[in-house]
Amino acid sequence: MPARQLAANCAAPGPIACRSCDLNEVCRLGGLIAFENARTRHSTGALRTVAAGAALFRTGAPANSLFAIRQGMLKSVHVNANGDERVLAIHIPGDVLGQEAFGLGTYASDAIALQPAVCCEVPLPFLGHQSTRSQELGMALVRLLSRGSVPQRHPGRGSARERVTTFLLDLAQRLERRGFDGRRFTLGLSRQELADLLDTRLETVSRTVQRLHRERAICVNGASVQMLSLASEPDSA
Amino acid sequence: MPARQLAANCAAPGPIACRSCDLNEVCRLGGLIAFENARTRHSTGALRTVAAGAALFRTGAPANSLFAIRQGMLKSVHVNANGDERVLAIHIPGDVLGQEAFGLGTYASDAIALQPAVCCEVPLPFLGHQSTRSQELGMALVRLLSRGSVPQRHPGRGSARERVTTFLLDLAQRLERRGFDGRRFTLGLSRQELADLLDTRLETVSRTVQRLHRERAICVNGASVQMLSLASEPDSA
DNA sequence: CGTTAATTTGAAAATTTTCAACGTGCGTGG
DNA sequence: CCACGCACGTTGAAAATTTTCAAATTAACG
Repeated sequence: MPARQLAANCAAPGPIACRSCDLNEVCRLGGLIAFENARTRHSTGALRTVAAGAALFRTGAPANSLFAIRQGMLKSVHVNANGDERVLAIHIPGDVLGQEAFGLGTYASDAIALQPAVCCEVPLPFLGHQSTRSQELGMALVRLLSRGSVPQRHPGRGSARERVTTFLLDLAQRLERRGFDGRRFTLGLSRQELADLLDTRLETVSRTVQRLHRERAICVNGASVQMLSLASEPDSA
Repeated sequence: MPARQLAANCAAPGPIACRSCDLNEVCRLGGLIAFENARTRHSTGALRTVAAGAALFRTGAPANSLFAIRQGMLKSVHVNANGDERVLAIHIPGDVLGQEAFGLGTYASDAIALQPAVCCEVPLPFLGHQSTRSQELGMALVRLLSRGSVPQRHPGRGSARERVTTFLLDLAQRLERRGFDGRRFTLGLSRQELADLLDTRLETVSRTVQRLHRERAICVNGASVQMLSLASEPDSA
């Protein structure tokens, strides 16, 4: 088995625990999680498997479902008329995708699996129907969507070095919050995709990553990353 | 009267029509708009006046209300520990602010008026109460928040020139959608703020803007901008 | 193993940043 | 009323960073 695939499991060693998922509350109030324990992680919702490189959904497609990532990582991308893609964000287990569905009726970006991924699919009609019954579900939905509209700073800010460190620190932090190891993980992204996300060139990303490696701030081996002494640097350096 | 203030009126010549506001549906279903016509634009909701440079709300403050901009422009900013600010976005009449309120309970950024502004304030408890009565209001709220969670590309992408043109074209388009003149408007932002938003330096912004002026793509006079032949340039140039 | 894709590295070109100076408009106070 | 200071914008030139183009190296996969 190739080293990269193996390492990929560091980021998603198994299905995320439902309790760490952003959709948890909505699922529960909607009556979707019948049972889950440490031994048997079942979901009563529909599961959808996505092969690496395949799309969970595409821009403009009728949006009928909300998704939560159960396993694997996905990227949100815009593909412009010329065919080149712009990575908007990457998503880890526990993240919710397709939140724009309610307002737009169609998805607003492509969601592409970076590794073999498994997503929980919650049909919108189901949510609509359930929320007529449960006042609480409606409010949970509002809270979920509200959290999604927090004005964010884009990772593509500052010097190339700042962009890379900010990205890595952010990813590490997010993984930790989901119960994964934030100090040792695998980048599901190629240098090109990373460059795209950070709004720079793949050569620049490569150089910057290598430099951080030389400085022993991180330990990189292809896609696998180990955080050693990486600290955010707001202005200095 | 200084020229800049005068020109500022181009962007917000008067209160926006409620029908062009993102909050319109929610207001209506909540029973807030008793009457509005071309002659008398009244709102039954509470109005809040914000002086230029003053804050509508601050990061971390308890979030009790949702706001819609009625007149004037505001910026969302993050202020870091060092005290320097990062402009996240600018908002024009009809935009809704404070959507993160439901999920977080506190505001996630500072909202600062760029000009004297008037905002409609809708208390969250009111919305909560009303939505227990109206199924429709709850759904409208979900749709509003859903539209706010569309994955966006940041304006600070590509070359300095692309950033400036993208920003101007986007702003023009948004103004048009709200019923204002997108071909002639006033930048509520200083060069510094613009540089901050576009993730570059004020000198670079100044040079780029002047260059577009020389090329007759736009006609700039301080803060007032007239779009002449500005077109988006995805890759070339 | 050999072939192909991905990554790393080098060096010149281009862009952006930095540092500094200059100009303008506006309010203040002589 | 006018000089002055101040904030803001513009402009210039050197320094720094990033991009580009090219080649070399490494990893992936049949």
